[in-house]
Amino acid sequence: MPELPEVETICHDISASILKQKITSVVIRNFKLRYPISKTLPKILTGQKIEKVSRLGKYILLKTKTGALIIHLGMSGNLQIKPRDHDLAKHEHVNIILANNLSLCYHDPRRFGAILWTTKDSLKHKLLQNLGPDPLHITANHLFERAKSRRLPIKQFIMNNQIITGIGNIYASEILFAAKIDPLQKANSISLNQCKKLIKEAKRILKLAIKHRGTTISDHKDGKGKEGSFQNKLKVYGKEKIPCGKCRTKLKLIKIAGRSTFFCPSCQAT
DNA sequence: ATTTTCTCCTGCATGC
DNA sequence: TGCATGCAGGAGAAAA
Repeated sequence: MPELPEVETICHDISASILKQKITSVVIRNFKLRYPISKTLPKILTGQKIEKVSRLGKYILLKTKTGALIIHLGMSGNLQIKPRDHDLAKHEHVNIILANNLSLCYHDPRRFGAILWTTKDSLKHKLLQNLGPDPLHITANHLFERAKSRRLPIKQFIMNNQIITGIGNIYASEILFAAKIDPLQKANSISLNQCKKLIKEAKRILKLAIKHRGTTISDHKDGKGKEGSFQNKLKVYGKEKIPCGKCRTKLKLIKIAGRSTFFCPSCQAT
C-alpha cells in the first residue's frame, strides 16, 4: 500500500483543494473499515473548516478547530479530489464534501484503512503516540540505539512504525539493497556505520520516490487519480531471478515475517 | 519485553 | 467458464 512517498504525494495533492475549506456534508457508504467509522462523524465534521493538512508516518491528519481527522490508507486505500457530482467508483466508502463543490473521496477496496476522529491533541491519540521518527528526519544514532536490544531481521525492524515510520515492504527492500545490508541481518548486529548508510539511502530513495509521485504497482493513485512512476526505478522489488544491476547475480525472493523480500545475495552478503 | 502468528477484506493471477 | 488456491503495498491484537 501507500508507504511514505505515496502518502506524502496524496497529502500534497489534496491540500490545495481542501485547505481553509468548510465541510458542507459527509457521506459514508460503508462504515466497516479496520475500525468502524463513528456514526456521528458527519455531524461532527459538517460546518467545520479544515485548517491544516499534515502527514505523520503513513497517517494523514486533517485538523479543524476542535480536533483532527486521522486517516490511514491501509493496503489499498487512496484519497482523491473529485467534483461534487462525480460518478461513484466502486469501493468509494466516504465523501467529504466541501464548500468549493469539490469532494474528498476515500476509496479502499480491501478496507484495511481507518478514519478516526479525535478531539485530543492528535499526537496523543493511541495510534499516533508511540510512532517513531520520520525517516526524513531520524538520526543514525537514534536508530542504532533502538536496534541494540532487538534481534529480529533488520528488514522487519525498519518496517516497525514504532521504530521508524513510513517504510513499508517495497521501500524496505529497496533501501537495504542500496545500503548493501542483508535483510536477514539481526538488528542488534547492525553497526553505527551501517545505520548511517541505511538512513542516508532511506532519505535519498524516499525523496526520489516522492519526486516520482510514488510507486504504482497495482493500486496507488495520487490525489488526482493519476499513477506514480517510481515503479520504473525499482532495483529489486518484484525482480526475483533478474540479474542484479550492480553485479549481475540473480536477485532472490525470500519471505521475512511472511512478507516478500527481494535482495541481491552477493551485494548484500553479511 | 520481544517476537511470531493471526486477522481484517477484495481483487487478481494461476492452475486444474 | 468455473472453481479453488495463494498472494498483494499495513499493522494492531493475540499468542508464544
